[in-house]
Amino acid sequence: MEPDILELESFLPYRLYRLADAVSREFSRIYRDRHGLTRPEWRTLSGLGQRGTMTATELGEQSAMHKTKVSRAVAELERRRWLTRTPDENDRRVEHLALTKAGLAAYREMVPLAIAFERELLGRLGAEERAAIVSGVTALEAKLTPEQGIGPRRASPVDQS
Amino acid sequence: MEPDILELESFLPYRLYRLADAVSREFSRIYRDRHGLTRPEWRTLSGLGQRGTMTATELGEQSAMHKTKVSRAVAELERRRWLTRTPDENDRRVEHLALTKAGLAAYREMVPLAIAFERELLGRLGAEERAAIVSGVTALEAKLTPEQGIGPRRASPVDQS
DNA sequence: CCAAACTGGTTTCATTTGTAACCATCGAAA
DNA sequence: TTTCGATGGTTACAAATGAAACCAGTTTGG
Repeated sequence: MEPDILELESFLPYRLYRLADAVSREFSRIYRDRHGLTRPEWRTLSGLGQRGTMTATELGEQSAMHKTKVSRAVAELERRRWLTRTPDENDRRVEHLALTKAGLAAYREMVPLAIAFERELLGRLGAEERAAIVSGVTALEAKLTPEQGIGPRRASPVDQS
Repeated sequence: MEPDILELESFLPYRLYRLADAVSREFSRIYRDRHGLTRPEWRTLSGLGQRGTMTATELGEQSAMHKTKVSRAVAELERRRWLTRTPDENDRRVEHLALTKAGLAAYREMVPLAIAFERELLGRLGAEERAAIVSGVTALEAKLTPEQGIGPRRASPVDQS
């Protein structure tokens, strides 16, 4: 009953990874070609654009990045003068990050491109397929506990690419 | 109508990537803890175990790896004496790769673990959710052209089940 | 009040990765 | 044949990544 070979092409972890990698690679052109951003930098920009102000830790939680990635991405965006740090009043370890005008401009420029990308991607599918991928991903996300790398988490850092 | 912010948590490329990364990271424990394999090494082992004999190029196509990754993975597995290279009779650029007894043993040991992992993962879902993720992934795979990093270059559409 | 444990964030170092250049061989065309 | 462009595969080098050590500031328990 147990097969003694594994069909890689049908193996969900592999398929999922390959799919995500292909999609992400394709999408990355939008921020890489345009501004030479890395994925962590894009996520940082996107997170701050979305929420306005966040600390590095919050950024890491929201966008599933390891703190070192956040740190480096923030440093780079600061170097570009796309964001500024404001020390917290009460806790001097914490810095509140926010986009500058230039950062916000870049963000605003990219949002429609990102949305168009997603729309185009989903547009290749039929309505049922679209529903399937979305609900399937949602279901699986829900089953992955924080310890397994997804979902909000308080203690103990997660690592993601 | 066009929102001027992007909700990262709902953005499919991000969700897909995060999900795949979490799953893959979890799964990687199986081959990493057990034998200290990297992902490219695991894929190489898996590909050869599945098909018996392949060239480096074929390996790269089957398991969606860049040729440098294949090259390095093959070199490492050869160093472990888990695979051997046999020069092609007609084309001296080509080498046919195959697992040794030791390589095959490691492969055979890991296949049930991989299958159990997948089963457990899908087992967390209900039947409908399971169907949704599988058919959703299948649908999206089918829409990604080879140039975008997925899909058979020659024929034989991506597998289901 | 003070030491220990903890937390936000950065840095160091080794490993992994991607890009491009490279070597050898092959195949087609002149 | 000779030449030239493709192809299989490896290597060199730079950039990205992860783990762990680290620094500074904060909290907690005695």
